[in-house]
Amino acid sequence: MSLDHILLGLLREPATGYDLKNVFGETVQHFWSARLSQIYPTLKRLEQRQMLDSRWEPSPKGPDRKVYTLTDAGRAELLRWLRDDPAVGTERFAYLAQLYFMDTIGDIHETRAFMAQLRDHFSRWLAELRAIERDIVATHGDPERYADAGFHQFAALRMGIHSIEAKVAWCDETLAAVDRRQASAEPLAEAAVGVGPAREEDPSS
Amino acid sequence: MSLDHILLGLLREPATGYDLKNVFGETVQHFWSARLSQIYPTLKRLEQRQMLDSRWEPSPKGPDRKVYTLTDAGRAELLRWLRDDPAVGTERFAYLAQLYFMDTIGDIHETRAFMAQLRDHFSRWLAELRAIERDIVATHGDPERYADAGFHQFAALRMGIHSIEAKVAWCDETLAAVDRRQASAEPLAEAAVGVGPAREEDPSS
DNA sequence: CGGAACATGTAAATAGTTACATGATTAC
DNA sequence: GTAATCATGTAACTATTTACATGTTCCG
Repeated sequence: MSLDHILLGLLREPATGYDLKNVFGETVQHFWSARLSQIYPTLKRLEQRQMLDSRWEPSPKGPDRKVYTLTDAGRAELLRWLRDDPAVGTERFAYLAQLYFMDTIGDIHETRAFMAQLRDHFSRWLAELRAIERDIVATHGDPERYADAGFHQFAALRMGIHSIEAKVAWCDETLAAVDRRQASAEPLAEAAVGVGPAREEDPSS
Repeated sequence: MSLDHILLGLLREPATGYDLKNVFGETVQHFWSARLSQIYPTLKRLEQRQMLDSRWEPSPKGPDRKVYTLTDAGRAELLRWLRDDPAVGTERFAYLAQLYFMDTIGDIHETRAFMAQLRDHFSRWLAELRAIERDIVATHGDPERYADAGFHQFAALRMGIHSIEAKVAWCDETLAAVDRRQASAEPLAEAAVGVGPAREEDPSS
């Protein structure tokens, strides 16, 4: 049911399905995602339930646009959802499940590569969020003085930054543990080759 | 598709649907959840696809148990999934969506209550994960020396701890910002009543 | 004999993804 | 003309939740 409420929230300003898709590609993307093929039927259903009204408008570029507007019933439903208890406990981390069972592969090098890929992903994501934060502060100044909407949106962004920083730190901790594990498991191999660098790590690349 | 793979991973040891449900109530619960009514049909489907075998066994207590075992095809599918790229980018935070739109309510006190409830939730959850960590270390000793399965499972647990610590810190940061916001918005009200405590906070309860 | 824990499931509704299908306008 | 962006949608499949439905064994 959550996409319903996110669309109601986004429709404080009238918009089309296509507009909303673009919002998902910007601000909202760090806590929710949705495809156009889910957005269109959801808007239609919300209109059938009288949460939304729609009208067709000519587009400055491209075909006609179907513009949706929040009704009083829609606004009431949005407020009801906002006053619900925080919707926690539904988080799912498929990559953690992969890591959890990864000993089945029986090769710690694959675990290392997996964690390095995860770290890379989180670290890019963190850079994106920090760039968004910088832009907001550069444009709107001290967050302490934002209007209500800005204050709440900034707080949501900060959660992303805190949370992903923690994940990068966790990747580093785990990579270090993997490396110590490899170091203590492979000294025989290295002793056998002599004083040269270990083959697996290829320090030149 | 992910519950399929999590069940395959869990079925390194033969088990029944009911057994697996109990595992979800323990170790796996901090990165995935599943109901019995989803587990039973999923096991049946995996058996139809020859990923699992099953046999009926008498139970020491209660009705007969349907025990599932991983087949070679199941093991192969598990390994294929484990070697996939990390499954990232599917995270969804419904409570962040609520916060993001919460200015619509137009009362910062409700935001404060919401954040306090979130903090309480995360802080309990963190205490649980830390208790699990303590138990593991008390029972099995230095994590650096765990066998492969223990090492991977411990790493997954550490991510939960890092991640929820960050969320508690974020709640505190946000609560502090809300309080500063209230303090600067309400000095008039307090001045008007005199030197008594503010009515909204009710310090006695 | 009643309730808790053990044990298995189905049905209906809701939610989400992937693939398919169409067409307009603009910039190159 | 052709590719990109704008714009709307459907169909089929996959995933998940909620509610329903049944029966056993043990403990007090």
